[in-house]
Amino acid sequence: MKDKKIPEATISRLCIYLRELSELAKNNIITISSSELGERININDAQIRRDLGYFGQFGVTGSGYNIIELKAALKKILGKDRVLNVVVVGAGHLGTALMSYPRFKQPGLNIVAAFDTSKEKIGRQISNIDILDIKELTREIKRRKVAMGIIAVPTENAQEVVDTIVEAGVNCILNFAPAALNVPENVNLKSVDLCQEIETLSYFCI
Amino acid sequence: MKDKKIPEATISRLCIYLRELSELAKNNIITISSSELGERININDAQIRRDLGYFGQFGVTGSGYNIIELKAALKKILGKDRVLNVVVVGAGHLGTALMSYPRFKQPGLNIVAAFDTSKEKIGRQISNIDILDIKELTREIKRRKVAMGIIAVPTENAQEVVDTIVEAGVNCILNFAPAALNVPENVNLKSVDLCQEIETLSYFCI
DNA sequence: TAGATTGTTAATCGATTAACAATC
DNA sequence: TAGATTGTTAATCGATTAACAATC
Repeated sequence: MKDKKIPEATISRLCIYLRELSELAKNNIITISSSELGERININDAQIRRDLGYFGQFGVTGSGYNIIELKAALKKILGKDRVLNVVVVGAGHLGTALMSYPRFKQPGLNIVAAFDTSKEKIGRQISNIDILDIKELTREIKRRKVAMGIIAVPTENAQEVVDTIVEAGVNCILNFAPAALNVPENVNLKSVDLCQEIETLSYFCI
Repeated sequence: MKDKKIPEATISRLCIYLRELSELAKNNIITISSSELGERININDAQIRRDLGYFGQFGVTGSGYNIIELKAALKKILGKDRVLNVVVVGAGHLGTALMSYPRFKQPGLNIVAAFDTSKEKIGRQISNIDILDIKELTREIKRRKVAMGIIAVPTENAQEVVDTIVEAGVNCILNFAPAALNVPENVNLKSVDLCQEIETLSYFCI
């Protein structure tokens, strides 16, 4: 983590602010106040000011934030001015779903390749992304200086894949396999378990 | 929400406790203490006792929890003794991925059907689940008394689908479309935005 | 100037964890 | 009985929100 003081929730909200500002920029509005912005996205205005406050001062007392400027500042903060090389491991349904989302293909995220074991898939493309043999994984990560790995393989193979990509130098992993994975201290692992989301929600159904 | 006092995080952890207890039940251990259980799943022992405390007293002072009994109690709490009828709307890659997870097909979740607009998909099955014409959605929800809807359609159709299933009587929705959806007060909507997870994580990559 | 809105401090809220009396 | 562990109260921590002086 870049800075222990900044909550992950703040970063997640910065993404939302940026998206809304991009919408606003399309119209001809110049400035927006934290309360107006907050109303649009259902977030408390003090929350917005506090989130921005972690990174500096971007507003003008009395008139609010310049939309273009704040948008640029947020892009910088979120690292969207740099390009991050990413691999997707597993070209099954979930991997394919991710690669097919238009928003997945944004400047800033460079999807180097997807990897799979299936002979039928290797050599093909999904949404213009090459599917390579998983045997090439380590080599490609090193060659392309990959910084993030997205794990979309079956549960039973997830730990093995994580070990491989960590060994190859990736220290940022988003895992969709419903497995508790072990990684070294310095590796930033986030797991999203879709089935668990369903189980949790089902409690709240009546 | 059943009870405003109980955090969603607690319910999510109860699922984890249940899964671990099921593992433990396979061996021949009779009881387990909150600290032993916590060590296995990396959760503070006081947290476990507090979470259980929301629902009653399940342990024996001095010796811990009876694994079989606690497992049964958690199943009851999480509603796994009842059957919840569920529809999956959208039989694209994400919908297919969900339906293909073995854990998705658990007793307690009855997947009534999947729905799609594509002529090629309608009439087929995915992982033994029938794909029906989305025109049948309202009728099937009413006929089968569906309690939960899982939205895995493209962003642009998500609001329309939500309106339809809410109108048909569903008040518990898990949405995977990256869209901010509007639902009535009484509807329990949880959105999971896979791309946003990636964006947020990418901040923490160096 | 008067009105509006920031940036930040203080207050609140909620969730996690420590501590411990009760007790098996 | 002595040791262990619960259930729960009190303490801590962190995040959200209110309030307001500073100031454009």
